[in-house]
Amino acid sequence: MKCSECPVRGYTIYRSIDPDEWKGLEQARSGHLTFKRGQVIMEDHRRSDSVYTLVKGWAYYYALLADGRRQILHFFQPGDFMTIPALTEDGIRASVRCLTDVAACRFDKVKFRELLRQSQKFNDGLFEYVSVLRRDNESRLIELGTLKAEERVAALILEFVRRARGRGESGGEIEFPLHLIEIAEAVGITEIHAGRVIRGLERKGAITRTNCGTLKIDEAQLGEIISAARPVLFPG
Amino acid sequence: MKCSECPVRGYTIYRSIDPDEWKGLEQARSGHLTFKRGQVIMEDHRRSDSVYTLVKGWAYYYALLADGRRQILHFFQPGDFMTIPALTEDGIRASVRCLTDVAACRFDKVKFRELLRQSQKFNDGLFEYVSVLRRDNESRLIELGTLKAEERVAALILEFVRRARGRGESGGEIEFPLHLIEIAEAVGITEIHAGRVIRGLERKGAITRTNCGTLKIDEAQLGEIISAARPVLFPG
DNA sequence: CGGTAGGTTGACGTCCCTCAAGTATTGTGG
DNA sequence: CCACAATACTTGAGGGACGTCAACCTACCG
Repeated sequence: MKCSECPVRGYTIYRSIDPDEWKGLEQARSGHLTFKRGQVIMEDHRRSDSVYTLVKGWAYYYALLADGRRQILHFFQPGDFMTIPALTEDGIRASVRCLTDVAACRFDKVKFRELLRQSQKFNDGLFEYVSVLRRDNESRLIELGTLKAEERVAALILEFVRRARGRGESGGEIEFPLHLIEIAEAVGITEIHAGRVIRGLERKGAITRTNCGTLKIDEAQLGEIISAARPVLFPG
Repeated sequence: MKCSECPVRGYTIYRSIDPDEWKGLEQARSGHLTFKRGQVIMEDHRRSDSVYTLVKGWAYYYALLADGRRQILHFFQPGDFMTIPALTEDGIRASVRCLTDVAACRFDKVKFRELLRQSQKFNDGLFEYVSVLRRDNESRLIELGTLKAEERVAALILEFVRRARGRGESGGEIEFPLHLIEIAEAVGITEIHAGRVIRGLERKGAITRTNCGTLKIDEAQLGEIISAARPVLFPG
């Protein structure tokens, strides 16, 4: 398939490149791959020879500690660029793993960088994406530093609502393929406590789980829960 | 004073610009200011018309919550660029405050951006600095998500040791102007608990406080404390 | 039908917070 | 130089949030 006809091209970091630049992108492309849920796409994103765009499904970016615990740093959704230090090589050792079955586009890292260097619009797209990640990181840092478990989980869910809205979806009912363990590893609690928190939110009526990975959201109630952090996390 | 003769020029994001570009930088400069300890340099870095380089002293970048609590996101040291979203305008509402008496260089944001757009090396310097901040953010996210209070404090101190080494200092004894409240707000605990943790480290002999804002470090012992997180936070 | 992965619940322990009272240490005006 | 206040730090007691361990339940898949 042509990159210029890709269903997620409008959400990628290369969405606004010039029409004649699509060809170079297709030449840098080294495969259209699928992965199963739970599969690891990259073991150490700094050492990968490839860079990836997520086409379908969800994935997450996480760090592994010596004692086996993990910290999830970011969730990827279709259109997201999954190889963050594609330019700089620096950063921590972190891996990318599939939350659902995934389709992804793989590019050669060297050729991809070459394109970046040649295209101003491409470069701007990457810079904007890195800025979004930085903003997201800072918000998560504030959440982990100041909020309690229930508030952090509420903030995590509301972040997904925001992103669903950004893709033109409703927000009242969102796709939510996370299991308890991924919620736990994202907000820094144990799986069991994550279960208690989710169940607590459910009993309050703030969320409703359906059996197929979707979540009905009472946005007002979730907003109430994180009201202490609201002015900073969702600036006007 | 000329920017090209500034004592901290070697640590700034514009350290590798071409000799003829220093003049433009000086034209963008709108003042060499001093601030007292505790003073706020910027209330909302997104809305500031100026950008700042820290010349002398320490400062920190923090977010304020609705209930009055604060989360410190980053500590600035001489040479650091203190206005992170100088290009993008996005991000959360965060402020910059002086940890010690401070000397800083102020530039006009619009002119500064103009320089950025014109100079490839300047742009590279900013990109590298943003990457370092992203890396730092990710490390802190992992720390807050997975480590206990004592481990987080140890990691914070070791980060300062690392940065002191980067500036060519010894590392065995570092400048450390943080009070308990800033330690607390950086690692997400209360001031009182921060006091207990620091005192605990002192009793173990891992650190020794002197009365004038310096700290003697037993690096091996601090390293032992955060050994669970070592492989990921300090990649080989 | 049994196996496995994911989720739920309870009891109990640890880590950290809260409140309150106290002790240095620093700063300030006389 | 001292008196006094303000700031920073210390310590203890009690409670709440979250972790740990173990048992159990449920849904799914071969």
